[in-house]
Amino acid sequence: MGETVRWLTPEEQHAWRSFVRLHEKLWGRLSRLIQAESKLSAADFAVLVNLTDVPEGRQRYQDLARALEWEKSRMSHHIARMAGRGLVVREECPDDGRGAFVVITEAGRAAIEAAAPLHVEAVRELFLDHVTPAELRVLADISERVVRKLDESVS
Amino acid sequence: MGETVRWLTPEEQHAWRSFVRLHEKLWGRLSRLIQAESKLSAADFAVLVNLTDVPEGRQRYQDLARALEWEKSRMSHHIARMAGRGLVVREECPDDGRGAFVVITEAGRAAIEAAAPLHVEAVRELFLDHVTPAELRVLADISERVVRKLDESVS
DNA sequence: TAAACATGGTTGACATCTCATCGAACTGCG
DNA sequence: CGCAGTTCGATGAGATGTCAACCATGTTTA
Repeated sequence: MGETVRWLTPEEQHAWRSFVRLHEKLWGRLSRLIQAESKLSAADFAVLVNLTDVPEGRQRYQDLARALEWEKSRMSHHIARMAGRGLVVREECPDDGRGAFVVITEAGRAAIEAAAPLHVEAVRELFLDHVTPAELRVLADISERVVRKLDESVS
Repeated sequence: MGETVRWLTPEEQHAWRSFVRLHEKLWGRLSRLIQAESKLSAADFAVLVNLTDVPEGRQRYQDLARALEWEKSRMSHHIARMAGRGLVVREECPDDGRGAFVVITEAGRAAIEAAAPLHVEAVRELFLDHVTPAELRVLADISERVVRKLDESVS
């Protein structure tokens, strides 16, 4: 109690508000587009993208959860559903009896490859087309730095 | 069919990926923090912020939905729940027999005022502290421009 | 080695969101 | 007026996400 709050300056206030609105609108629009035009939800898409980035398309639940900033239970439920649709399989981990891998299947790769062009087009139309290369560099810098900080303070 | 896709350049690819990861991590973290420390979910918070921005804390469902990029049914469900907790009330619209207003209550204002310092502190620690004023200006510019474009293309 | 603790993932109950559909009220046009 | 089309919000069913246990395995410590 009695803590003094470091309130936001008008500039900070303004920037943060704008950024939040960008977030709300851009992600709302984008995930509805993806969902409507492919048979993947935004969540499916995020999982599959992560798996294609990783050797053999195989990753531990834990690591995937950390990368996406998901609860482990959400991961568990979601992977079970995706496995049911044949997009991924669950695989036991020989080194650690508790652990398990998520592995992307051929169908999973096919699904994301089918969705990709659409997704790219949407990203362009909704976002990239309205941003200059210089701005994009600034944005990338900010993003990397903040993500690094967030990862450090795993708390 | 046969459409050629404008794929992303490596720079675009990189920037977009970083931005997406920022989104995933920052919002994941932030909404868990808000939820944990106040009795408001991120969704509640967004609604209340919008209502405090608007004259008399009163806004049409439709307008609120548009501002947050929510489905109208989500709005309906969510407002019903918030009304149940006394944060807002539903009010008939005299001009349009179908329509209705959402109005923030005293309890709603109290709730968001209680949550605000905490939220501000989190926003600082997780984001603002790692971004320079110049970068912040660029970010605000980008955000405003893209939001404007998104609003124009209501499709 | 055995007891305590930590970790990785699962489960079930419940909250929340989406989708399709509805009914009531407005709008436009013959 | 009278009908067709549209808009606003509500509703219910099913998909998805969260929270709080839980179990099985690993790890530490005495």
